[in-house]
Amino acid sequence: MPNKSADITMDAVYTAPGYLFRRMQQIAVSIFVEECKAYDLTPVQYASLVSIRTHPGIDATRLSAVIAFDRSTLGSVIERLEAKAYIERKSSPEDKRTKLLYLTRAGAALLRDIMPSVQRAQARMLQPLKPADRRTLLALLTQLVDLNNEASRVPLRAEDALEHLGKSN
Amino acid sequence: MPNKSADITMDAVYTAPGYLFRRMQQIAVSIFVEECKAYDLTPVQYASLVSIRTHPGIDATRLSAVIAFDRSTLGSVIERLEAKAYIERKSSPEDKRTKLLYLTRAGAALLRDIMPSVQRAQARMLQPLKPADRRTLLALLTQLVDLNNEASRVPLRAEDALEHLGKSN
DNA sequence: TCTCGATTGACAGCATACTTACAATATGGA
DNA sequence: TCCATATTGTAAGTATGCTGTCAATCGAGA
Repeated sequence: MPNKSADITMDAVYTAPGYLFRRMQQIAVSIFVEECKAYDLTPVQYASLVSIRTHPGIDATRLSAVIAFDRSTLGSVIERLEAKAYIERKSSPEDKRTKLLYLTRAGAALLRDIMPSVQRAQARMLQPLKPADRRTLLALLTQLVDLNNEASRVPLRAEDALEHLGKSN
Repeated sequence: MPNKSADITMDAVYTAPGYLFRRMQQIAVSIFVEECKAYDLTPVQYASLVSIRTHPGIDATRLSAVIAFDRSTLGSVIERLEAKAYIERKSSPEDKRTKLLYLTRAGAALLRDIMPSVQRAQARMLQPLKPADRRTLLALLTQLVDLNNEASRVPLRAEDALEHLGKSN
C-alpha cells in the first residue's frame, strides 16, 4: 500500500532492512507482552530468569554477556526482578565486588507456569508464514545474528557463563 | 557454541524468534549509529525526517501512523529534531490542536548528505549473507511484518498521511 | 609487597517505546 | 445551538538500551 505518488521516497524507509528489523522487534515484544500479561513479565526479564536458572550463582556482568544485554541496563532489570522476589542477590565471599544471582522458589515456579504463554507468543510471531518459510526465516536470522555478533555493542558471549563453574567445581 | 551441558536450557532463549528479532534490532541500530555518527542522527530521527520530506505539513499523529511509531514517543523525537533545527513546527490555522511539520533547509541538506552513510549501514546489516539469502530474508521479513501489522500496538497506516492532502488540494 | 591496570556494580544522562491521563479543541447529531 | 464524543499534543510513569564516569576491589608483575 505505500505506493501513492507522495510515497515514492518513503520506500527509502519501508524497504530498508533496519526498518523491518525495528518493526518486527516491536511486533514481537507486543505479542510477548500480550500473551504473558497475566504474569507481568517482559521479554528481557524472562530471558534473565532463564539464564539465572541455567547458571545459578552467575554475576551481573556475566549474565549481561550471556544474553547480550547491556551491563548498565541489566542493573535495573535485576532490581525489578529482586523487587518482585523472583531472584536473590548474595554477595560473593570470594570477590567482594560481585553479587551472585539465584532464582527464588517463586521465580522457579513462575518460570514453570509462564512457559506455555511464552511458547504461544513465539509461535504467534511466525504464524502468518507457511511452515517452510518459518524454518527458512529462522535459519537465515540465526545465521545473520551469529555472523554479525561482533557488530553489536554488547556481543553475545555464551561461554562467559562457564567461567564461574570452573571455580565452584 | 551455546551447547555445553549447562547451556541446554538456554536454547529456550537462543532459538526463540523473539530473541533473534531483539538481537538483530540491537545489531542494526548499532551499525546504523556507527555509520552515521558524523551526523549524530538515530534511525528513528532519520525515518522521521524522510517522512516529513515526503509529506510536508504532516502533523505528529499522522506521522506516528506513517512510521508505525508511538505518538507519545514521537513528541520527544520531534522536540529533538526541532532543537537541532532540522524541522519547524507551525500551528495549523485550520485546526488549533495540530502543529504542522516542515523540513528546514538544514534538515533537507542533512538528509541529502547522510544518504550514503545510511545506504552503507543498510548494506552492512545483511553483508554476511549470500546475496540470494539477503533477498530471501528481506522478502520473508517484509511479508511477516505486513501480515503481523495489526499485532503491534501502533500499526502502520501509510495511507493516513494522504488525508491532509485532500484538504490542501 | 606494592602498585598499576583491569573489573565490578552503581550512577547519571540520553533516546527509544509503551501506558494512562488530561486540557484544549473539533465535530456531528439532537 | 448545544452537547456528547472524539482527536490532538503533552505530560507523567515504567522499561529497555546505550554512553559515560566513579569508587571499590582484584590480580599480576616489578
